[in-house]
Amino acid sequence: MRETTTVFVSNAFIRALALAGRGDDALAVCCQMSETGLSFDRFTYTYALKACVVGSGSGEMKGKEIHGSLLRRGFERNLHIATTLIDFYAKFGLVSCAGKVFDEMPVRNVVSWSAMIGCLAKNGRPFEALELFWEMMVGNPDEVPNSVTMVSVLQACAALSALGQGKFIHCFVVRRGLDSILPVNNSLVTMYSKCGDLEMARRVFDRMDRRDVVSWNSMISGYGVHGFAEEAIMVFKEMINDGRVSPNAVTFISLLGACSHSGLVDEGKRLFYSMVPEYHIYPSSEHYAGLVDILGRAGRLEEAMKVIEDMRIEPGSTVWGSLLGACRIHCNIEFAERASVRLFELEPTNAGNYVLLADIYAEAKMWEEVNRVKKLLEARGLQKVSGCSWIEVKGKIYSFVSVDELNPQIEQLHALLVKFSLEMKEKGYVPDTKAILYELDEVGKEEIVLGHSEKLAVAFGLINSSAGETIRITKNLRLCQDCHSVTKFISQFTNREILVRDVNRFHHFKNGLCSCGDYW
DNA sequence: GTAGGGTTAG
Repeated sequence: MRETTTVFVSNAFIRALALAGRGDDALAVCCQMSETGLSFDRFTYTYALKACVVGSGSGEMKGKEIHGSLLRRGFERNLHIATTLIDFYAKFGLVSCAGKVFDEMPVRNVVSWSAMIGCLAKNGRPFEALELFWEMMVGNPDEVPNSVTMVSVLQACAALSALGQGKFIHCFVVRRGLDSILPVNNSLVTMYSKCGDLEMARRVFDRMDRRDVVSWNSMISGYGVHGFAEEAIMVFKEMINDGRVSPNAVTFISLLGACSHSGLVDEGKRLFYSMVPEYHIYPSSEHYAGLVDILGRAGRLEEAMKVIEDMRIEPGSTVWGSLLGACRIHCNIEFAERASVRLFELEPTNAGNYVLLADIYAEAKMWEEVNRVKKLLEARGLQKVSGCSWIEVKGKIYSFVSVDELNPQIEQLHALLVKFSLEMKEKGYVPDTKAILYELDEVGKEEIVLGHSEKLAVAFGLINSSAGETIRITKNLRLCQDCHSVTKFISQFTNREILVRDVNRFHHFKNGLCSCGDYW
């Protein structure tokens, strides 16, 4: 056979295996090609890179080797290959490698731009994703963004809680006639719900002429994170009655999350135990984590532990993480230690677990243990993730870190917060400084909690918005106890609605109360 | 004769 024919056949084989999810087998065929002296062509490279993504283990290393090989043969400038490379690096979270390929491309089109925007959006760099989108729009009038581009851009807006930008993109989507495309609408539902506008999410959802399982799941999880478990379950029932789409594993993860945020213990248990008999969906570690979360938050730690012990699969880090989170709420040392032992084995570099355990010890005033955990954290070269909050004002994002000395408005924000603090103390408020894990006098600790990023963002929101406008804030961590009570007070004192999205859920503060019912 | 980017959860 001629070599071109042989390469063609091998390509087809590699492609088929990669498409079937058998990346390792596909790569084995690649190796055979090399051994028999057949050289890759431009098609082989794209299929081989795809195989690295769907393979089991060493895909990252194999892909880098493939990159080296195609580089030596001058294929990196090929549009399709470069785009595939960007996507390969994106899937392994190697943003700077993807960026390097993108920057060095001699020619780009809408697909390569979208691949890079998607890479940033999915790897925790939503701000840069939007920047790149605008660069594409402004600097490259010939490249018209399409529905795929819009999905990634909407994802970035959702991650940032950038409602203003999201609405702008929504208008753009309508003007371009992309509003009948299913994934675009699904992304709109998620964008509006993550930006805190649940009504608009529902409106988009209701107007969709076709819905797939992602549409339903998006709406269910939207209600769930906003603390409306009953509505989430109603949407689920609508989905079942409609009958055109079957629920999947994600549906139940969303439902269990919804029950957990609202404290619906019995309903959550009922849903969990209906999965296999009614829907033939076998619970994964994430589902067990959901159930453990529901029971744990409700203070039923023994029952949660029993669920873990009786699991039919090996409990993953999410399960132990749920238990540890519950131990923090209910200050249970014994189970916290059991969960930590497993978590430190399963994910030794997750700083959050060490911090949670230290918080639990601190709450119990077990300072020696607090120091022991802190030393462990340091010994492993890890750092506590620092708190960060942000707010969108007139389409621009303003972000704050705790005790934000570099912020130009810090004096003004601080003065406003001190004023609130004094008023609150007259009404019996005592600052909650338990979250501070190092020794400091009480005055110093109060100063620090008053400088928490979330409070700075609230103060900024109050100064830069008009009465009647809802203040929308996003935070990268769980809301601390003190910020929660202070925000409740501010909502009453200023007669303003404040919406805070923390890392897990939304809190609607109004008239001195929070929608989470102080249960989060 | 074969090619590239997309939505839900955690």
